[in-house]
Amino acid sequence: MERQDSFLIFINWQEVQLQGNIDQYQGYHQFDAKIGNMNPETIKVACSNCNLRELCMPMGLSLEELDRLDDVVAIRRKIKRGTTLFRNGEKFMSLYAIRTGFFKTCVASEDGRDQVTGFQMAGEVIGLDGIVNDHHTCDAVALEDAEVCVMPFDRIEELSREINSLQRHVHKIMSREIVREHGVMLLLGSMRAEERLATFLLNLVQRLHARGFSQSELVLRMTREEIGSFLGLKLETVSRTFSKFVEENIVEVKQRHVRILNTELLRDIVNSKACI
Amino acid sequence: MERQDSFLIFINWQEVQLQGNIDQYQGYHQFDAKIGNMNPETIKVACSNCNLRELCMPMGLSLEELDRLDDVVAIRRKIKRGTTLFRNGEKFMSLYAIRTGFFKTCVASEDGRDQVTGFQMAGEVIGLDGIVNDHHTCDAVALEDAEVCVMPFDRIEELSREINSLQRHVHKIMSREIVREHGVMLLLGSMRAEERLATFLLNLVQRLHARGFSQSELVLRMTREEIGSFLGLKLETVSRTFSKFVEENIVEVKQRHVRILNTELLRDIVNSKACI
DNA sequence: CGACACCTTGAAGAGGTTCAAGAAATGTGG
DNA sequence: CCACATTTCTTGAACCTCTTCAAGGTGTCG
Repeated sequence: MERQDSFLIFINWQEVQLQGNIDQYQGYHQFDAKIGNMNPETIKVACSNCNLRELCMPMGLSLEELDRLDDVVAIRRKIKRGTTLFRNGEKFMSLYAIRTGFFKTCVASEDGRDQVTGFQMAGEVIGLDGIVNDHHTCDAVALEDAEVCVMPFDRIEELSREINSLQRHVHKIMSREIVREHGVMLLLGSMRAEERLATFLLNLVQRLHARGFSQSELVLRMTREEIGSFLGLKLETVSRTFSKFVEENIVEVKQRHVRILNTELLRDIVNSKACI
Repeated sequence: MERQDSFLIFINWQEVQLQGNIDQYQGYHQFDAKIGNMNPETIKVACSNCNLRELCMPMGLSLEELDRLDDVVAIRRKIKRGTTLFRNGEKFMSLYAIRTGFFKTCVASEDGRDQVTGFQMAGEVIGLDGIVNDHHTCDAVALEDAEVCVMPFDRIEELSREINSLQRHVHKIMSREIVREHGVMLLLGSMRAEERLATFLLNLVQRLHARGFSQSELVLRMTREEIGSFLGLKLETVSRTFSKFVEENIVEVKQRHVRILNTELLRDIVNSKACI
């Protein structure tokens, strides 16, 4: 399998542009084999020839700038399924660009309440919560074996002082997260169970599609309980709502395998308030 | 009334430090008179002698850096109650530091659903949502006559390339907003009505206290409906929950005037899950 | 193959919403 | 400055959605 630098992906909450051939990016783990294993835990790598570069790094860099970017991503780190990349309270040092795998982030209140604040996949950046107080305020848990690029934040700041497009990019990543969370607040604050689950499925499949996966099929990496936590519902309600969608021939569900049979109907459910 | 630069306020979601005397900052509008009115709409000003500087700008700047900072805040702008500072879809140009007044920000979905995403007061910065797509994705509405410092974002980026502490500050402001929204997601996703309202009141009064207002008394600048939208409740539920708090002698409520009689009980309500 | 985690489904119950009516405050114009 | 219109707030009663509790089923992994 060859790496092709011809594919460019711009990820947007609302809008997805696909250019070039990304068919070869179809599995989460296939890159790992190519890296070799000088060190089982951490591997020195370069952004400049990474297929995901266009997802997590700014475009239009000069060769010289790209070269300097390679210094930012000092190392990679592998995270086994079920373990944490970082944890609430830990010192903040780096942002992490997900290379492979799937994460959830969750916050907890003092009294043990738990809230999944998001699910993150390849090309997305996590750790932004740690900047403000120099320690992380949420947990990042790998929902499958994963690999991340470790980007020490002081290096990012240093370099983004010199490379304007990197600076702008960092700002955009943070702003995008703010806007994403606005969307979640809208969901949690005003939607009913079916609308929440429909929104969730459409969002997941859209992001997966932007990464070369199917528009209609997906494998959930999280449990019903984790979905429920994210959507502000109990796991039973999530399960029941899935069943209802199945009955209405909107989706097929076999455990964590979901096939969307009717995207339009899902969209209608999300926008149901408009009909009233 | 003299301006005193001796008061320093660090605002934190969890933690508030107060240093020095801030008693003189007791009214929203009192500064206006001093500015004069060369122009009713926009007034040229300087950060370097602004009382709110420590709230919205980084600390420990040299005199020369402070001087350059004055160039960032090109102008001020007054916003009449009920009008918008910016609106969903408008081109993003600037961040705004609130000088006086009180705002709400809200997002709307295509189908006309509405969600208040936050309430902002003096010293807080709004507009961060606009960075990612170069246009705003929410409305900012003044809930009382307000004045903001307009900070053109390209100027901020330019200057934060040269002043490290400003760069760090901008990052912190964005990260703080992300963490704040995590808290709101926790609230919306896992709390019951009483817990939500209690959390809301404690948060408001804490922020007001950090600005020199009472620890126990506050005037709500928003309607029950706006509170409800923010908390994911209907206005009737907000009203009923207020009434319940009154019955239990936790607060006194006269329309928008609220006096907290028992902060501990409010805290207990928030942490009620711990008792189970 | 058995233990464990995860998922589904049912029935009862609680919390919040909806609809409705009236009261209180606020703003407006004469 | 008062009267009227409008907005905002409160409260009640019926209803509905989601939760809770419970039991059984399915899948997975050592």
